[in-house]
Amino acid sequence: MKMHNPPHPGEVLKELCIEPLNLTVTEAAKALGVSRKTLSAILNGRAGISPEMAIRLGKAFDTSAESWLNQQMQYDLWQAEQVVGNIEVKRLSAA
Amino acid sequence: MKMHNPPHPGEVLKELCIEPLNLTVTEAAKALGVSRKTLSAILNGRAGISPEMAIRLGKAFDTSAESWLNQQMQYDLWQAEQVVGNIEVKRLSAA
DNA sequence: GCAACTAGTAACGTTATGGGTTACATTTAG
DNA sequence: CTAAATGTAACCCATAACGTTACTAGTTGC
Repeated sequence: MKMHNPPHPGEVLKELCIEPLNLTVTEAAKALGVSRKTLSAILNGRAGISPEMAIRLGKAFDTSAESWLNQQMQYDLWQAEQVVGNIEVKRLSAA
Repeated sequence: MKMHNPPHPGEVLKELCIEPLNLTVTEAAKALGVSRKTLSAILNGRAGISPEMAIRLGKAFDTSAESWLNQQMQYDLWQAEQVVGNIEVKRLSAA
């Protein structure tokens, strides 16, 4: 049922990109062209990765923007399901 | 280089779900548990598909919420690239 | 003609979120 | 001690999803 809590993309960013390269948050933020606050918020799970941010990450770390947005999507979806997973919706498929 | 303009998920919703079942916007909105305005905005490309909406669509049409969010992601990413695709970002990958 | 249904949308409000700057407290390196 | 780095609070701005109400148009049936 794929019920595992997806990690926040910020964690992944930190562990797979920032730390391995020994980058400081300040440096990375400058390189990415965003404020230190913005990057910090992402790294600490207090903000999501926007499409624009995904593009920046893709360019900076030579990865695909999609991969970042995909992680964010998985995370957002899981969060939404925790909150609103029980809503009642009428089945329209088998009309 | 995959440079095609992704369709707005609302178009797909309309063509693949609403129209084939001969559903009115009013009916579908009621079944989904959202306002007519909200559905209308999505169908006409003036609003995106939120995680919550993706869950509703998944339940109503017996599809995966991921597929809807994925389409939205592709669309958002393409839009963002059109606007902010030329930003300069320092390469941090080959540190 | 007229009533009923449908659809788009403008106007208004609420809540959430990304992003920016400034400033403060804390920790760590020299 | 001093300087750098980090987290974060306070404040501002813009965008966006969602809701209700209400107006404007089409369409359909009587």
